[in-house]
Amino acid sequence: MKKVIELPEKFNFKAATTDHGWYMLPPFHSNDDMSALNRVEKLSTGKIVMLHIKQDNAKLIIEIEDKKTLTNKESEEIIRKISWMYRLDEDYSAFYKMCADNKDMQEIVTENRGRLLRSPSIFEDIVKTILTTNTTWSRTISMTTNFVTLLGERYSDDSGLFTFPTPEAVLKKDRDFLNQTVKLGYRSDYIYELALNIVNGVYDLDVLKNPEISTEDVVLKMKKIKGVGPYALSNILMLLGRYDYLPVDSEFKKHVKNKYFSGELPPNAQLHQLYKEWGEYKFLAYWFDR
DNA sequence: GCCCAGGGCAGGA
DNA sequence: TCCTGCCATGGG
Repeated sequence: MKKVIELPEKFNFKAATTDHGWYMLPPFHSNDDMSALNRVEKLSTGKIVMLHIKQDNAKLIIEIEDKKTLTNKESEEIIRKISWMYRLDEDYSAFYKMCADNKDMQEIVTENRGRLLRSPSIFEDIVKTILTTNTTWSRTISMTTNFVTLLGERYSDDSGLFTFPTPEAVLKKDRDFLNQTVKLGYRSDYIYELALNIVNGVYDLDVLKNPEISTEDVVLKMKKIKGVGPYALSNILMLLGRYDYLPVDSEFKKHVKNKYFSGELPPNAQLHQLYKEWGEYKFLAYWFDR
């Protein structure tokens, strides 16, 4: 089955897919030439589908592998999720205007960059963000792969591909399993508690997709999640389309130390003042400055 | 064995 | 608000 989504005027599939590292984390997977992004996805009806996403001029083409036909509701859910993943509703014109005035940011405008791939659900994006903290990227990949393989649902009997686990699936195992078998280390408690609070209705995360909610409200909610500190907060806000907080982590410090401070790192307060001329777009300014 | 990795938490000034 | 010790895993 095939579905088509009309794209905004400015859209660069390869950049939108690969400008952020999420495409390397399962259940995302891709061909070597990056012509398509693939993903196993569980729909709210319980049906599990394989999605192949690619661009054809002004359209996004979705090939859906499925044993049975999809209902209209299921098709709509797929379109809604993919539109969210590629931020098709986001307006980059103000950011592009600022880039046009900056000689180092010209190619952001000419190449239609700025979109950073995100997951269909906030739960998945928060889990993945927590799995990037205090570790290396290669460990993030292996922790995510373990998490998806050991707790997700298999696409088909002969497939090595899985869905991203639901919070309910996390709660079916204990913290020891997350710690020692999935090898999440001390992050296992954070992720278990996150899943628990979602299932118990303490956190209702997907309402935060609503751009009408103020960033301050989102910040207050995110700070309540154990395992989410300043760096993770900034990354989650970015994933929600809010770019005013900088991700001040070791990588950020390494970058600005070399580029702006000739090897001598200033105090923390000063680091948070960087890129402030970019206003609501500080995160993107830093991201594409690297 | 030791050190560190795209941090965060609790405790204490 | 800022600083310190500690957290648990695997790779160099």
